[in-house]
Amino acid sequence: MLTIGTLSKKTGTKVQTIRYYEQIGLMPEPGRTEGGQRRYDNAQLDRLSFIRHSRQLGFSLDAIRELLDLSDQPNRPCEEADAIARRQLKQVEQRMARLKALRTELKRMVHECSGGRTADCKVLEVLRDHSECLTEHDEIGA
Amino acid sequence: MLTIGTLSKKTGTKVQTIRYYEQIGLMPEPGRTEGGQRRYDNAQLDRLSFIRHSRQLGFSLDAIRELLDLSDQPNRPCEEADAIARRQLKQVEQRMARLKALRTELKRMVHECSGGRTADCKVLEVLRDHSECLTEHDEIGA
DNA sequence: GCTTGAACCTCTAGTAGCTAGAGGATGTAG
DNA sequence: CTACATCCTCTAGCTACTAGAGGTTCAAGC
Repeated sequence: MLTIGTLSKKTGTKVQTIRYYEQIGLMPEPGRTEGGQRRYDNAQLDRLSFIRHSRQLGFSLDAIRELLDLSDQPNRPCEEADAIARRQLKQVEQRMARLKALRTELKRMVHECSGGRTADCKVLEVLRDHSECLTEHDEIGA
Repeated sequence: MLTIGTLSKKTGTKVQTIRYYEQIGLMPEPGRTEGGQRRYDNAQLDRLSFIRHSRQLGFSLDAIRELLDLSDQPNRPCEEADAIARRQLKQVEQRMARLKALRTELKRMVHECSGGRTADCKVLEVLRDHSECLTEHDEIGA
């Protein structure tokens, strides 16, 4: 029987976060002591590890919910899990492409700045005038 | 004199977002008609363009606030603006590095999945067992 | 058995950067 | 002068947590 603090240390998840996962139904309600404190077993430790690892790979909580559901049904075809992972891979690749464009633009800005007054600052100038951009970077967000 | 809708179209910013920027003090309070509707001038259009362009380059609203302040003081040395841009560049590079590691791991997962039952699914297996990972990917978040 | 203090509990509110909707007022074209 | 697109304010919601207040429980040491 593990306390929430032990689970926290073993998985590198903050205590509050574990309770949050329970609240949104990602973690099951654990048993309680007479005094009302949560006690976990190894199945729940595994589940939390799964969640954490998936988060580290960038999966959304919704995606993780799907993956956990699939994981609970061993006889279903694994295409769905595969599709979720592919979707995630695609997202990561899109984000990388966008960041690459941003990096190009930022590098250019920084390199052109010669360190005078803000009035002549290339950085600010580029930000003021989008038409100076060489790359497209239309989307906002990570 | 531009309505908020016109400003919205010209900058590709949602009307609600413009009002939000005003609320948090990033955009100045504009003039109003007798009936209370906002009316903007070209200086405000420029400011909003600056904000939007900076957002597209991934700057946080706080960073943009600093950049706008600097932009308003033409005689200060531009080192600060330069530093903000460099900081942003660094962040972008860090995020790229992390995404690269994620991509590697996701690719491996997806390629190893041979399409059987979920019980044998490589995707789920990898998620279950962190020790199978070849790459480090300790941080959560974009 | 009793005390102490770390760890637990619930609840609320805050973070970034918006976005959506309710319910009502205004402005302008025909 | 009417219709209706656009505007107004206000509140609440999104993701994925995180922090803190104020109070209770557990386990170890004496």
